[in-house]
Amino acid sequence: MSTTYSISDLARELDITTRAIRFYEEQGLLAPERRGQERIYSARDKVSLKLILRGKRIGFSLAECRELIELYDPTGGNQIQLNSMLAKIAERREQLEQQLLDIEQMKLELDTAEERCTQALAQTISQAGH
Amino acid sequence: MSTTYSISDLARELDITTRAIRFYEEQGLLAPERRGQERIYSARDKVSLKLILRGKRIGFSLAECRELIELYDPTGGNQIQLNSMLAKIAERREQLEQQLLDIEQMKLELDTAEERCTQALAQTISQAGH
DNA sequence: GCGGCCCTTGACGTTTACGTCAACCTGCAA
DNA sequence: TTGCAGGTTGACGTAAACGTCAAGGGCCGC
Repeated sequence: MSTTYSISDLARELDITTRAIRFYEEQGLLAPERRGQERIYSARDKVSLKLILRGKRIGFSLAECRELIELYDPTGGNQIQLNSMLAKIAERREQLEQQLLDIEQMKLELDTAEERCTQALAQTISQAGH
Repeated sequence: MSTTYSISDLARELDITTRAIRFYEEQGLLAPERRGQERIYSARDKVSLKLILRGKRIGFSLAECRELIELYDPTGGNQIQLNSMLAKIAERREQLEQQLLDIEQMKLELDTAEERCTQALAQTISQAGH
């Protein structure tokens, strides 16, 4: 037997609402087991959820996150599907590279912004001294 | 005299719609000059627009982008405001660091996904060979 | 002076990603 | 047995970020 989770277990642990979790399932990002009506989440579901949250942090849409999750198991893939999966992977990689560039640029701008702020602050303080 | 742009100039060059540009202004991210009714964009406006697009690529909201743009000139800042600006800068920096971690993790997952795909593909092809 | 092109301001529609009830079942402790 | 904590579906509301008309003004070449 393996570890399972209730929906509120995951909600607490990952700091999201149960509504969000159900919504992700509605959108096809999750497919937990059921015990009667009740949802039973596996460790793999939890991994998927973490992937979703990670994706969201870097601006991925839920549709993109779903693709990523689907890439997670290439079972039942015919040749065409597998090739399209590889293409999607390459696409995502390019996107990530672009994001790295964007983040580096943002950091530089934060540097100059900080510099100006500290200078303006020094000015303010020296004037207050007079 | 300096270089200026019409709204459609910028729309073409940055590959966005004029509607989007007007919306950003409506949200306080831009404040172009006017010649009568007509909007006249400066080089600085263009920089702001690029910053917006960069921000969006890494998942920033327009509100966050606006903050970044506001950080761009600390003029008219009293001491309290300047300190709050420095705090915001630090906050954004943390966010960027987290995103870097997330991107690295994503890359790793793409690696394993690709590996599985190519293996599944090899399987498919070898079976087709028989 | 008229059609075409670019600009403007509304105003309403749409998609995404949930929030927020309502109404109901269900096991279990008091 | 009752009442509560935690689960369910369903329906409607909402914020963000624009898209999509509609209606009109300004200039320009023919």
